[in-house]
Amino acid sequence: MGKGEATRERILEIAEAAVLAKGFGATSIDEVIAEAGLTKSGFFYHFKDKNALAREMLRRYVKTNDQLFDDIFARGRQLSDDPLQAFLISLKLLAEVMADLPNGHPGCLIASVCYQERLFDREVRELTAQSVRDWNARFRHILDGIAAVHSPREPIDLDDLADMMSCIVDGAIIMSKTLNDPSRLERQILIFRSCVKLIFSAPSLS
Amino acid sequence: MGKGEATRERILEIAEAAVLAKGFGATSIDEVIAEAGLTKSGFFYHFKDKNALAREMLRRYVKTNDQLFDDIFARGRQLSDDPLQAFLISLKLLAEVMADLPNGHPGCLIASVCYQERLFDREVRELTAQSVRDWNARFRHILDGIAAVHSPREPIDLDDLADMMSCIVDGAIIMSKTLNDPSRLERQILIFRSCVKLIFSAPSLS
DNA sequence: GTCAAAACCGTACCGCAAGTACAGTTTCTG
DNA sequence: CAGAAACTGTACTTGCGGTACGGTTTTGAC
Repeated sequence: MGKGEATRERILEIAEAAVLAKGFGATSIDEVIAEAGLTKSGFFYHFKDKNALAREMLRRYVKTNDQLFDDIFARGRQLSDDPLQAFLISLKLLAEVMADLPNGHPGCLIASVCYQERLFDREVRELTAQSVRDWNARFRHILDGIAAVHSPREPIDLDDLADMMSCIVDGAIIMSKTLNDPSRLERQILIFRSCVKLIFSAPSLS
Repeated sequence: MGKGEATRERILEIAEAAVLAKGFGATSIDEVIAEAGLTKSGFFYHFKDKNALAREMLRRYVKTNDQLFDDIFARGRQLSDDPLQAFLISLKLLAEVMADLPNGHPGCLIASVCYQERLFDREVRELTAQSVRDWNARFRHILDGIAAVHSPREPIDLDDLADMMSCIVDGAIIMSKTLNDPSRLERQILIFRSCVKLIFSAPSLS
């Protein structure tokens, strides 16, 4: 990693924390560069404007998250051959990871962008939309695998159930931040897990 | 309603739409007063600063929403004596109301504040937290009524299930805005409804 | 070691938005 | 008609995003 790349990473990390804490509009370039220890000229050498910063922040955020999900759902599949059990295990793991965050989840950048849309150009908004679609497709794929083995009670739309995952997480992050209670996120993931369990467990068993 | 009060209302309505569309920080007083047809002096006559505007916007928003929920859940109880059926009916009604919004849900002010917290003073943040607590208590109360008649399958924490309602709605609003697909909100409410139905319906029946 | 490119620094500047100050004017209401 | 409420107008301060541009240091390839 060259020196320039390292500086870019440092800027992105500082900016992400600031943006999640107080929003994109309220995050000044001045304070970011002060913390990063460089000048305004240095900043604009790396990012042509604030929108470029937002784009790179998003790319970084989505990539990190995708990796986390790859890991967690791969681990679930390792631990059980049954797709339902594997998913339930992964959700438990996810809940644990979220519970272990020292200061609670810092916030979802996609949600942050969502409530500041006019500040961003079309490319940034398309990036957020695509990442949400990717997430939904990921969960949908997992649910397909489950539904092939366990037929769901109640006629449930698997697309909607896949969407529900992201909705719960985003909503729970907001609640945990608003109430200053990090445990809400973990608990919401676990109750979603209970719902999945209920939906796909045969009524005759248990 | 005096003339001053009418002006305040007009400012609040314009500001709310702008804030939900592009965030609090990106909403300039200049554009609000331009749309409202008054001068800067006029604005500061009504609100001492932007924080005062935020406070009143929130109060207005929470009040409107509380009224909507009062109506919908009262209607549910009118239509069925069974608390579970009443709740399921109300959720259906809520989904319909959300589906009927012409341009989709404009956004949740509480979520908006959540992602811009440093911009607001403690009073504003406490207002959002209290309104979330009130909502959760409302749903918890409804669930208590249901659980008294129908014992839940699976050991489910009713506090968490009550929280889930707000989480789903907030999360679904974000998804519908990000994907520019208003129907997601309606569908998420309905799938939450299915989950509630599953949780409280006796395993022997159906 | 050389030399060019990469990675910055310094300074000066523009335009916009929040907010202050305060005097003056219109509009409503008793 | 008087006084309060609801504004208008002007001028100013501060902070931020962004531009322009010339100068300086650091780095890595040869």
